[in-house]
Amino acid sequence: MPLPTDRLATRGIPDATVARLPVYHRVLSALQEDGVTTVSSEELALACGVTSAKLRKDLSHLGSYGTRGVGYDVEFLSYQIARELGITQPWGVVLVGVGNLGRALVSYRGFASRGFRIVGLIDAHPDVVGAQVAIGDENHHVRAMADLREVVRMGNASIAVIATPADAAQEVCDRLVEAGMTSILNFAPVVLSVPEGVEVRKVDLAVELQILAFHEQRRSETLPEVMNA
Amino acid sequence: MPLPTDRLATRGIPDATVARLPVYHRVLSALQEDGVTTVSSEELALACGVTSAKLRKDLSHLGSYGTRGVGYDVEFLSYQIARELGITQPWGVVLVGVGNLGRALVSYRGFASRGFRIVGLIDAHPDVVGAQVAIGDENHHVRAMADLREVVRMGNASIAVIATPADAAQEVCDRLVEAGMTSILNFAPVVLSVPEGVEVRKVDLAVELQILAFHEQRRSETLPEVMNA
DNA sequence: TAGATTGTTAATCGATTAACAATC
DNA sequence: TAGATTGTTAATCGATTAACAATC
Repeated sequence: MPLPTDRLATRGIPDATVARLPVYHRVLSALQEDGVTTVSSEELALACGVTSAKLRKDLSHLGSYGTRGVGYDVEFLSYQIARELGITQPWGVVLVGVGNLGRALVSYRGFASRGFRIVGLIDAHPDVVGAQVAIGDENHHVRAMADLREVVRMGNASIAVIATPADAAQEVCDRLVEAGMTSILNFAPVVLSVPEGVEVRKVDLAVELQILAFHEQRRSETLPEVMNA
Repeated sequence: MPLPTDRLATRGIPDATVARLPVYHRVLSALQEDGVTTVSSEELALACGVTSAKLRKDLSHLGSYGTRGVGYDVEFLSYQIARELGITQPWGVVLVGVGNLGRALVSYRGFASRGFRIVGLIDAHPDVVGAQVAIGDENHHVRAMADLREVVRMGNASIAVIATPADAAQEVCDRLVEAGMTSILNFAPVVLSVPEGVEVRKVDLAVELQILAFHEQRRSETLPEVMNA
């Protein structure tokens, strides 16, 4: 039997494409707010910082949502991407670690506007447990690790964010997995080990700076050489 | 003339490798603190969350720093990676936008330990300008946008971090470029446009959550189907 | 010498790109 | 119909992987 080439097999959207869909979605939302109704791949690509060929290729994995000779309907395409990403319904998020970073994340308005709702705050430190924290216009109070299961259940959370110090992260991660979490975003600078079926994504603030520093170093090494030549 | 295959041409390290070097470096630092002196590619790869083949391939771009039959000297390899990344000397960083996220970044200890020193804080808001903020054991005060050039010069900064709201980011970015910055880390959810020769990297907290949500959606769609079959 | 582990090779895989036929 | 722009094709490029000869 040859490889399946039917439409359903196409559901496997390349990782590189998935990583760009949120960017397209945000730019489309912004265009929609500005009252723009139609956009060409050329215009949209420019605003998203990609080439139009890449954009069209990416969108082709979702379906044929454009009109030749015209472009894309902003509202329609925005909805189709949101549907593909699964953010037409808000996702409940539990945040573990209510320190500086945790509080910054709580007050970050970009979450709510992109389909996420923080439904619980957890911290291991007795001084922090019980503290009132404003999430949007609601007041939440910080719960203890022991309350994790209940917080997850009550808030119907399916995504967790770890914003603890590095040395606590693996322990917290284990508890989250026990409590049934299968999607974890990790801000602690450690590689977490999780069982099959659980996905961890890592955001490392220092790594990004290090990559910048590397390229900066290369620029300052090679540019003067060119000038000497 | 054929393509150059000498050692100097090898200086072009693949982007994918560069992005992993900081991870290797951090894990090596941790091993060093634990008193581990030698490590095999198999062990190191496990701790870094990659395969040993990928690790060895990555390291091969830097040079031959291992010993066949033995492994890698932790301290030596750590130093070689640090040198390659350009973090044997600390880099001066200017932070623009001292709101919730900005303050969280200031108090993030991972920067100092990975070769970065915040040498200046800038904010556009008059209420914030002049405020005292502790960076490590020094007290800095927040300066106005107008002082940018001076802050950059005094601190010898070559990397800037934008932690402002989205609508201010492009304006701030333009000012940074004017002031001579060529490396910018952007936390604002907008695509910044910069002239040739300036590099912007973007960290988007919501994008990572959206990718998690997408995969989570796929898991909850496909797993039940398997169970029904 | 025998066992272990690197550094490199070559095959495979996935992502990007440019060009253009299809079609509004 | 003529002009514009999509969706797709095929070529190219870069990254990953597995296997193993080199060598400690």
